[in-house]
Amino acid sequence: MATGDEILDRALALVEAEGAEALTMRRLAGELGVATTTIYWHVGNRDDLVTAVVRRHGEQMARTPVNGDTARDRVLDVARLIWRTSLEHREVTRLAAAHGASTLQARELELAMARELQTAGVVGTTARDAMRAITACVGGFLVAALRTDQTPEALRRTTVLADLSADDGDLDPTTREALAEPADLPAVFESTLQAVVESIVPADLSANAYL
Amino acid sequence: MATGDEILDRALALVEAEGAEALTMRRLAGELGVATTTIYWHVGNRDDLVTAVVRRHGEQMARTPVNGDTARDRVLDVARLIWRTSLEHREVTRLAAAHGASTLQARELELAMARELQTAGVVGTTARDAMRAITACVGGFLVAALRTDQTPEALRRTTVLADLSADDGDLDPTTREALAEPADLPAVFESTLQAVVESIVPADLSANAYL
DNA sequence: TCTCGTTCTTGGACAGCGTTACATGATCTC
DNA sequence: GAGATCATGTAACGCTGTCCAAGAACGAGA
Repeated sequence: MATGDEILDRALALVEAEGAEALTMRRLAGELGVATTTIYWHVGNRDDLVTAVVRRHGEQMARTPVNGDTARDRVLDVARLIWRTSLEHREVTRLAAAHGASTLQARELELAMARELQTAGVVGTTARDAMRAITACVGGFLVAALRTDQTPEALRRTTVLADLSADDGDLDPTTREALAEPADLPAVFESTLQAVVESIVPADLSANAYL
Repeated sequence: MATGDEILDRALALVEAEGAEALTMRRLAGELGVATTTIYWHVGNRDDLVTAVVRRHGEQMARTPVNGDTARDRVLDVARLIWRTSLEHREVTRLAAAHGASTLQARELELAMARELQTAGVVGTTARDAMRAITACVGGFLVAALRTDQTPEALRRTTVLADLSADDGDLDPTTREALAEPADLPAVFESTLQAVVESIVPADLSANAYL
């Protein structure tokens, strides 16, 4: 009756619809009209369940084609793809993050990045380190972005820093004011990403005035 | 008998000694030789408890002085400080991350960064965006670093990617091999951080050959 | 057709979690 | 000494993941 695939599909739908916290064994079982133990039989542990859900989602995520003319642009595009799709499916992303399985979510996409790095001439341990750097940054910005929409007002970065900087006479008033307002995170992400990728895959030097 | 401060101290010690998961209301109460409700009376919610613990730890964290000759070096040093102390107290960091309170943990240090950025001539919204960029990167690398030492073997990035890339004929064999081995994360962090800070606070141009 | 063995499902329990209503004791103030 | 405030304890509620033992479905062999 309830195959493993059906369970995973339902679990994924549940997470997307009602958030990562809604994925409990009992809730999912109720959704399927089945006893909780059935899930254990088909999928296993809750850890196993989450892992499988994230992996399945990751496979679906990697369907989008990569754009860009130069290899460098294509590396950038893969990073943007991870960023964008992770935000579009933020509940799954949150689930993966809480489970320490973000790598699994972006599995195929990270591999796509390795391929693009290769055509850009970056291979071996350099490619691995480049991938780590880029994905770490993307992950960091994702954490920041996802944190914002569920942190209570009092713990927000803006209020936390506003409170603190108010007492600080050394700080420029315009800076103090700016710290109390949220940043345009996508824009900051874009420029930071550019800087990081630039340091790994320099832009075509022929377009550069120095030479 | 049990003041709020004592409770927080004990909670912090518990987290550092036995991990973020050990911080349960009952466990902490037992540690203090007191009923769980006492904690509620003094500190409040579990959310309140965690928040207070992280904040307290953040204050202790900010005691370290900042080094560096140029303003740019000092910005770099604050970032390294966040990185290093967060890793030294990784259980608290993990607790803060799970609670979405990482900002709170690095509260004072982020403010220190804002001051250093100011002496480097970066103020206002530019300073805010710079801070966001740097802290997002530091946070991303921290997540990556902390993930490694508690993710089960099967979910590690190395194995996950090794499995996947094995089937990929397009990929250079040296790259495939490199992906199966862990990166030197501190080194990758350092070079990425340099690139990000460089894009915000350029190195002193007088030391540059172009001019 | 009856039966055996495997596959699948179930109900009910256990221990742990955060949280709360309520009762009790201690301490201080008038 | 009476009353109010502070501090702590008892016992429960509802939720979580997990597991055990028992039963139901089903396919194949006698």
